[in-house]
Amino acid sequence: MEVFPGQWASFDHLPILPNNDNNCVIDQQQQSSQNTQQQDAEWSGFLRSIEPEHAVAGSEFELPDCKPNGLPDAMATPGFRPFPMHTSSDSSCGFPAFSPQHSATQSMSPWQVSTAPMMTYPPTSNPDGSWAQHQQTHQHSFHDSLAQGGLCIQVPTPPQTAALHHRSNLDQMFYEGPAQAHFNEIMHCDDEHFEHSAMQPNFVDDTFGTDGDDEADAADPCYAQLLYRCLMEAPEHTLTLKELYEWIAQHSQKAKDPKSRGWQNSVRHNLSMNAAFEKATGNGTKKGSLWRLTDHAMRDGVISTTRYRKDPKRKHERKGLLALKRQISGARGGQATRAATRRIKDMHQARSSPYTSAAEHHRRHRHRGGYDSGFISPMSVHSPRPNMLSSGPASPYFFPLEEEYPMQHPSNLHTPPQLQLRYDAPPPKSALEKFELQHIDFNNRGGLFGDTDDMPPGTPSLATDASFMSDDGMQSLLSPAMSREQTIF
DNA sequence: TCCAGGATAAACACGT
DNA sequence: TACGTGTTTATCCTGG
Repeated sequence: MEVFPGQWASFDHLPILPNNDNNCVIDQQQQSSQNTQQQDAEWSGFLRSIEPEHAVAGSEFELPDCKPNGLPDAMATPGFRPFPMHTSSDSSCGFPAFSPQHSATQSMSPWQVSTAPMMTYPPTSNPDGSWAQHQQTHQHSFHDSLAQGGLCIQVPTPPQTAALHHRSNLDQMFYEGPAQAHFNEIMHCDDEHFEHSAMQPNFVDDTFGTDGDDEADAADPCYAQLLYRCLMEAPEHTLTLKELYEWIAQHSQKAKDPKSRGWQNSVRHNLSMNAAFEKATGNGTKKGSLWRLTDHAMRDGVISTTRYRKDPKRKHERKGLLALKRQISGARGGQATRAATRRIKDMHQARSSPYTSAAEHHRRHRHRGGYDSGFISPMSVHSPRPNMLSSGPASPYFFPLEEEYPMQHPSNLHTPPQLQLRYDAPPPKSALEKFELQHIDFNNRGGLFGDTDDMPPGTPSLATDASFMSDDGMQSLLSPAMSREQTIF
């Protein structure tokens, strides 16, 4: 496990400490010298991983802040947990200070433990939230801690880099569990750029925001990771969209140009498309604009937004008419975008080819198959030939009519008739209402799109991949071969 | 060269 | 009407 200065790191599997039933002295009669050497090597490696400068045989090393894994029940809430900050020089902090006095020839334990006040295990908390301290021998409590769950250690920040750090609420919180390691990965996703990375916790880089900082740009984490980190720090892992904007503007290079709104679009895109994030509703005035980290994400971290995953928990949101309308509108927007892009290409093509008009170019390509072989924009105003039908659907959203795409077609066989829709023109409002009333059975187990248990793999539907993820009935279809992307959650 | 991941642009509907 | 928000799709770029 790699750890970094200023970071809390959880060590669930620390090297074995010397036997200390009574004290911290190695019983040489019970342990072979080989074992001792192995322990020494393990501890040297461990120390080197958290403090290279002091991981030298014979040198003094003091573990700064450490605590047993496991928390008082009162603090055992998911996500961040309050944890008192201490300095390594504060002997009353309740954490053990280790002084490895290593000697290969020493018959006594290289690990001498002082007798400062120390927290018991399991730890208990005072009413004011502080950690209860008890006068106990270090070695007993510390060793028990190791036996029962390892330690969490704050790696010391070297003086030369300490100035680059400032303290935020992250320092007042402690996130524990498997996600901690992932969180650390996120925070330091690129080791090579760590020193200049905005992902470094509480990192303040004096080059931040300067022009031409290519290295910082290169280390700028992706939106999903930024959002993840932002929400991890947030109270209840929930923030408004505006707060997310502000945080990213502060902590990322992506919002270099405050006038540009493109990055905000990307933020919204990521929030919508990544299953690690969910809308938080029912929060009074902020309703509708709150975003929250899902439990899955808190536990397992965040993965690529391009996987277009959606948490099945959001299914209920998509069951509403509003969600359906949004989905349809989004699809139409996307398709219109595609048509617009093609028009632009057509224009360029027309300009470059004096003999071929854009319309003719489109007609030629329409019959050739391939990328834009058949799509007819749902928005007729965007389509050069709105009434021309194609040889095959380019989008799962749009299906040919039966006369052109008979039921014998393998895909059509599995497509419920009510889903064989096509927009040659934008459906009038009345048509949309009709569609909603007549074709959506919200009581069906399959959700919005009917009982999907009857729909075998590969069946096109009005739903996108993201919507598949929101559909219980489609969960069975989430094999790699059946979905464009696999859902990990 | 191909593919996956990430970023970005664009479009749309809805709400305020 | 303007703007913010949420959703979706397409495309470009980059690195493996």
